[in-house]
Amino acid sequence: MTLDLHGKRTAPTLEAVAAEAGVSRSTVSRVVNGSTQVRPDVVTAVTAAIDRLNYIPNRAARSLANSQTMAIALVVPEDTTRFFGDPFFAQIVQGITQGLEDSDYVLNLQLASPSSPSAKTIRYLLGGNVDGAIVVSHHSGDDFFTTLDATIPVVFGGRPYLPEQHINNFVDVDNAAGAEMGARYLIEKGRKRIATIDGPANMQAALDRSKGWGRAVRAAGMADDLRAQGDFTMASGASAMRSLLEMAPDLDAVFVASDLMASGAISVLRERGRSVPGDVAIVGFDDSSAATSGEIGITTVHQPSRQMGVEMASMLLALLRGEHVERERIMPTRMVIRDSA
Amino acid sequence: MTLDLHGKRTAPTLEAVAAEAGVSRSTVSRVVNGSTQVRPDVVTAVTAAIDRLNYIPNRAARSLANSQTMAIALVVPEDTTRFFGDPFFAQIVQGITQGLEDSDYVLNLQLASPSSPSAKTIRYLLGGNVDGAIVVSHHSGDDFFTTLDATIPVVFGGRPYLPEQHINNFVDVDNAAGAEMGARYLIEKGRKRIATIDGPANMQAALDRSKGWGRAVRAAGMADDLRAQGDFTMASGASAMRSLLEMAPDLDAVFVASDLMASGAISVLRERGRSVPGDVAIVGFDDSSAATSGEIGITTVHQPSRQMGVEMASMLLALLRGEHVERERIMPTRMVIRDSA
DNA sequence: CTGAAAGCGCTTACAG
DNA sequence: CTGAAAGCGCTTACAG
Repeated sequence: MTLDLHGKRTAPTLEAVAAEAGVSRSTVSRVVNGSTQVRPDVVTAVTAAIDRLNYIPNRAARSLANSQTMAIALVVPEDTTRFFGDPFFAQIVQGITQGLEDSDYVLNLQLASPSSPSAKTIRYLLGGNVDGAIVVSHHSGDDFFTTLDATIPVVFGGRPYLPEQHINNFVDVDNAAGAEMGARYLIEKGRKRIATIDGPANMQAALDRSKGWGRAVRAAGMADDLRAQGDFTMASGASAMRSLLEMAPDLDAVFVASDLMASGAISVLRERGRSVPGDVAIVGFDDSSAATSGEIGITTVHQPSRQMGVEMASMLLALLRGEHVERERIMPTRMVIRDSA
Repeated sequence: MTLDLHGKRTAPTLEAVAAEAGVSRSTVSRVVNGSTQVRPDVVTAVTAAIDRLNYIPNRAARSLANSQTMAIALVVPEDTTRFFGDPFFAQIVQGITQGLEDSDYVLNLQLASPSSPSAKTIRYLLGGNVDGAIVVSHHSGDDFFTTLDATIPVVFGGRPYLPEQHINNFVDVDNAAGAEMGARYLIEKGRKRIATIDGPANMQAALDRSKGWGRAVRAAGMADDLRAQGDFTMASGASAMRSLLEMAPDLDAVFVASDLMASGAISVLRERGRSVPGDVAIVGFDDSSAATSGEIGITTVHQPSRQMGVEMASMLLALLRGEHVERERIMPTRMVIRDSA
């Protein structure tokens, strides 16, 4: 850290390194960028100068010169409470971080409001601050992401709820098939009156899971009218369970579209003196830590959340390299049997 | 979005807006930056041109010209699991976000490893990508933050564990006093054998809370040797409780340095058939959602986490404005009585 | 109130 | 393998 005439901190520039090493700026730039076209002893000399001066390239200058920021935005259109409240996100973030680890990109998290991003966030994403974006938890009614997608490469975590005609990249599981498997598991266990707790209707994954449940119960000749609406929070799972109990006191099973909602549902059931799985069997979705942190382990449809994060990162990295990638990457689900069903 | 000769996307520049509006780049720059020195009708014309072209200033160019990035880093030296696992962080982030809302700054979250940030993170923070930083959950043995502090304004969430001589800004509560209050509450309830579960020894807050507990029990003429080490995770709270039970089967109260650890401790107690608070009373710290999400509400020492986030943001903003700010801002704690003690 | 011009710190053809 | 020079898209004294 050197001081300028006015005593303010001044970071060393390429120029300074060049002077220190006795070469041109071009040469310093080449060694900084790992060019192989530089004489080994010059590389050594420049590297030494860089170390001596503690030089770190100015990223703004670099970005301006080659229009690359080496930053990726993770956009999550959810408020802080839900983002932190659902362990599902933790796993996704962990995966993305891991997938970016060996790259030169840094991850910038942008929490946006669920309805649509703030003007600030929009300017940030469109103003050349990031080279690409990963959007997790997309809700319908937000066409900003269509614009974003037209501006920089973006990959979605979960099939986005967007007009059909628009093409975008995403990583997902087959939510309908997964849900169908979950519901069928309940059927095979001999349950006769199977309800479901849906996720928010403006999310594709929620819709698909609901559809899968419906398919399974209808195939078994049961009614598909026992549904209550949640929003993927624990509290919503609890209140959905309450209305379900009111609608159909005789229900003996519920397929719940997320583990977090399932844990809310279970606590209501116990409050009401219904045993789980004795009186009511519960199957969740996600296999997040919410499935194992309660009193009773939740039987659930596992999706490989961490791995999905890794895939999102690798897909975006490929896009950024200009490679051709498959538009969608669908990961497998499987049943994880615990105590609730 | 316009296309250049090669069909690549090309964002409109200041230059283009100037041409469209029939003025100079200087003038466009002035209206973009809200200068009052521009004739009203010119402002109107330029604004119209901006809208027509959908112009968004290139941030790299802007940063390079005035060496301001309008970005702030939130550095959390914790792995993803702990960051997402402890609701305390959610509140802090919420507060910081709120505190930054009306500013022009965006928040970039950087998860760093607890030991010391990766080379990538370091380059990011030092490479002129952010104007300032907020560091939450600082551990000792990491002198990088001293360097960082010398480079850009930083405020710490919680008094950092750094060499005395180094001056830094932070927002905190009086952890020792808070813990003392918590332990004293137990004493006043008539408890005779009071243990504690500490946080990690490389964090200042953990040390201070431990100290506060010690002060209270010694003042009551009790031994201050009943302590077990945790690391602020739920699992560590559980295992600390197990060793405590082994050390002193006759203990009748525990002051736990965080609610999350307290919930781990409580589950062990119940497993072992000890009633809470009947057999063993528990007082936690934080008053995070971990205190209310379990079977039994945790009596705890409340710290205003969200508000602390707000204060961190406002302190940093003041620093960024070049204003003089008090070095430390200490927030109040208070007892919140629930069921566990 | 407005414009011409220099400069921010890099990268990258182009020559040699 | 290396350097001189132009250019990336802004801001900001300086003149007028």
